[in-house]
Amino acid sequence: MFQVAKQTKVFQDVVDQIQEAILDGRIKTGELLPAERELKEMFSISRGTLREALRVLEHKGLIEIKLGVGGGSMVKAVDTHQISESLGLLIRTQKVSLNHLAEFREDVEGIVAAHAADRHTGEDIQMLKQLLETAQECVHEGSSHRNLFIEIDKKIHMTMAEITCNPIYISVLHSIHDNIHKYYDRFLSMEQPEIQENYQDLCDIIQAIEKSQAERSRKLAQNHVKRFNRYMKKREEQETVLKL
Amino acid sequence: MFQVAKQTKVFQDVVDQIQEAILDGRIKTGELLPAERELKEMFSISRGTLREALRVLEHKGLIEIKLGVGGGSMVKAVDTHQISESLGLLIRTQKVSLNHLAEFREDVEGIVAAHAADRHTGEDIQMLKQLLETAQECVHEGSSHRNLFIEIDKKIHMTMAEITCNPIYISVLHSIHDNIHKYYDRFLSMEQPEIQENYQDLCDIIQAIEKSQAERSRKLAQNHVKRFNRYMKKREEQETVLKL
DNA sequence: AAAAGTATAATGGTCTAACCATTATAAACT
DNA sequence: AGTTTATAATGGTTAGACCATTATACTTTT
Repeated sequence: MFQVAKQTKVFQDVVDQIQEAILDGRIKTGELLPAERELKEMFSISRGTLREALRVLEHKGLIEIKLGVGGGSMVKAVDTHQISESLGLLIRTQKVSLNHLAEFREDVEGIVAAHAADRHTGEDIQMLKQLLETAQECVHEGSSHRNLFIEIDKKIHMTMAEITCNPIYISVLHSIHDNIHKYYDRFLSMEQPEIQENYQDLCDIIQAIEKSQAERSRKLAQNHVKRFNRYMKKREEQETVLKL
Repeated sequence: MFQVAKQTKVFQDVVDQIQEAILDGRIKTGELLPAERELKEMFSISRGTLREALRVLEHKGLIEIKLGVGGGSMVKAVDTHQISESLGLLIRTQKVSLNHLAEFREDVEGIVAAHAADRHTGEDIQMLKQLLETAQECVHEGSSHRNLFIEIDKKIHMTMAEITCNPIYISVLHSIHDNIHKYYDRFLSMEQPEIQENYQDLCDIIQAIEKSQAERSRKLAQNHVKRFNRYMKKREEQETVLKL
């Protein structure tokens, strides 16, 4: 019947007011909010309370606070950083296992590859092939370039996400990579043969995308990620055995 | 070569320390942090600085702050609220459109249905069929029960997510629903025929799941969501026309 | 004139110490 | 036994001061 009554907390009211001003476009990206000592007068509150509000806005990704002369609270363009962080927290706290994360990644990478097959431009393919070349160099250099190869691999996947033109995929894939990379150092063993295998995977995927074969791209991308996950599980099991 | 040097900001250090304590399980869900006046002594900082840190932790969804005797900062179970909020911000700042969200939902619901087809138990099917019965009643009652039908629809989808046994799908689907429901009120027109159509969709999906037809389940779920999205786009266009 | 160093002032960051507001619990009063 | 009232613990807020950082303007040196 009724709405929840107005927040009694002063700082929350300030958060809401500033947030609305930003979202309504009354303050634009790149602009500075008034200095704290001015703002506190405008709201008729103490500086401490104001700062609690600014902290929250900063954490929401709406403003960026800088020190010194010319510093202050600058309105920021919202990006996917908060989602990644929140998803990361959820994964660390909600008993999300490596298997859960790996499965999710297989599915998402598959979809991303399929959409990329449908929507790529010539430029996109060119960029992917350029990344492939760099990856190939790593293969020849052998296991010493393992970390570089992993980095290129990640870039190729992120590029495919960008080809989808859907920011949600970019953000979600970003979160997955952020969180799965924590496992790589512990579990991912990759020597020359594995790197070679993976390089071939990437070649096949990009070829399928270039030919606009959506379903084939999806399958290939899924299997590629599955291979990664198999490496990790194998290593995980080995560690378990060693502990016994 | 080197790591980024330690944070100079005191409050950030406090945020990190408390967060790690929570994530490591040194403080468990439901437990209370020491009172502010104690904590401030433990960290050797002022209360204002401590409170900035607590505000951030609260916004991260890690603690909940309550007033009065027996109140304080209680460690909370992280849920999907923060993700939904961040996604909501992205949508409001035009970084994500209804189309982006709709496409993502189609894909995710498809995957969820496919996994559900592979993993369901007898109990799962029973629960889904029970929800179907309630939905059927709404169909007969007609458009007056539109909101109830939408609610049941959501419950059926969430149940399928739970059948996957992968908490990531549950969280992601939750966030999608949270945000897409804001559009329903504005754009979703559903009269008896549409409700009837959607009810039939749900029957088909659940039947496919019961028969463990993963690929068919995926396609059906995708098309079901596509239908919802079509309704909304149609209504959106009508509104645009009216404005001219 | 150019470069380097230095002072200035604006801005956020932190501290101290007090008081206000809320609320569970215990005490006092029917 | 039930109701009311005081108590004290806790977060919420205020005020005013000082510290730390940094862009800018100024001064000095080369």
